[in-house]
Amino acid sequence: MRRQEAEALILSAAEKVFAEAGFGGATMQLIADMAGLPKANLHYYFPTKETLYRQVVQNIFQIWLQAADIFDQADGPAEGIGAYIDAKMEISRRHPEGSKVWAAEVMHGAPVIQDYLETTLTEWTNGRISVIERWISEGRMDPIDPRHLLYMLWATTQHYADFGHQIETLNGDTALSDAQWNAAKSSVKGIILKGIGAKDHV
Amino acid sequence: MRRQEAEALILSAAEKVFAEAGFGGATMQLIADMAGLPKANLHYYFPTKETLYRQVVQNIFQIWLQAADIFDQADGPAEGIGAYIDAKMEISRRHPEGSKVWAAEVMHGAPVIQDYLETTLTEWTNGRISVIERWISEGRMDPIDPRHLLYMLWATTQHYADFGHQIETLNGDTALSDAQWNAAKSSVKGIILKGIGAKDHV
DNA sequence: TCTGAACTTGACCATACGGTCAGGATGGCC
DNA sequence: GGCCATCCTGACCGTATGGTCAAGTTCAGA
Repeated sequence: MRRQEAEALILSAAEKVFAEAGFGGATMQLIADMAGLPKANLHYYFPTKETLYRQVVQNIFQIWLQAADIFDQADGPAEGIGAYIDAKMEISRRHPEGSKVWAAEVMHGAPVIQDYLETTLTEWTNGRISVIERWISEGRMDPIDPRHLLYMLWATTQHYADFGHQIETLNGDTALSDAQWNAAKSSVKGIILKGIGAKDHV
Repeated sequence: MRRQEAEALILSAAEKVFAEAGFGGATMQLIADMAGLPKANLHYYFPTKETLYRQVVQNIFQIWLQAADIFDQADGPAEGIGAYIDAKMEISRRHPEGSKVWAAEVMHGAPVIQDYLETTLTEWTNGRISVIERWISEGRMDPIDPRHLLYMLWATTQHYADFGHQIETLNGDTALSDAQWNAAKSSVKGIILKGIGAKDHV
């Protein structure tokens, strides 16, 4: 097996196990079993449990950042924020494990990715705040505090991944259907875009 | 020390440690140190780690349910949902540890409190859905899918506890001030209440 | 075919953890 | 004071875990 394949296999297994059990609850043996490899092999590619975990979290952060580019390419708040919500909802649907690992990491005080929060995330956030402030000054949306708007976007979209189990339970122990995911998306978009008074066509 | 005092002391310490380290990462020794008691004493009051954890989660759920009563006592959506947001934001501020433990528990598939999700939470949710549907039929708010509105309320308010560390980092490594908490509350309330077209005075 | 670097793995080790227990302290009550 | 139930705790134990290692296996390239 090539190095790349092996690492991808292990990372995928690790993401699942870390998401389900947390860093402390996850064991290298569990990850090894899920990847179908002997435990010692994991340590060949990733020297320590923490190395492996760090890599998992970094991968998630990358996906997360990519989706965020949509924000800038947009012409106005309805389009930009709408597309951003769609993108983040799609990530919540396709990569719920990653979202959970990220959430757990932050909840525990970000011991591993604190530097990312202080550099990349801070810069990205400030950039987006500028965009929102411009939209506001152009009268294309209400004068909302951009920070709290961003928090709301993160919270609502990631909730569908992080609290997916609760949502499924309340949905009669059934995963959301395509139609229900669409309903979720349009509910979130509808409420937020109306709530901030987004006007793309002034 | 009375039984009640000792248990309260241990539960408080346990809540903190479970929130910071997760169930798997928490150790009885850590909890004991934080409570200022020898480890063996913890096992006198709580036979196993899981017993202790279960008790912590149940306590959180109780607080959570109490705050939810506000919903019904209200006259209309703006008042009811507004008060509910205030109450949940206040819990996020005062009991961030509890919120984190709850979030982690749900993220890991609710191994300990699944029965609560299926009984109490389901009933509470259905009750609130009825209230919201009544408000809609009375024309006091837009025809929103009540479920997704509830998810949005939970997500946005709990985000300030669960992702408090991230928010503090983006706030220049400073805890939110009173003014900032008020800004957060009114931002959330403003966007959501406008977003659902809440009209208490038709 | 030979060589060596990359890869694989069963067996092993030190440690840390949840949990036990026996013996002792405490304090209310007669 | 004497008795008893409750409470407290240092020392201990079995186990599971992260990590190591030495002995292989594989395979590309000379």
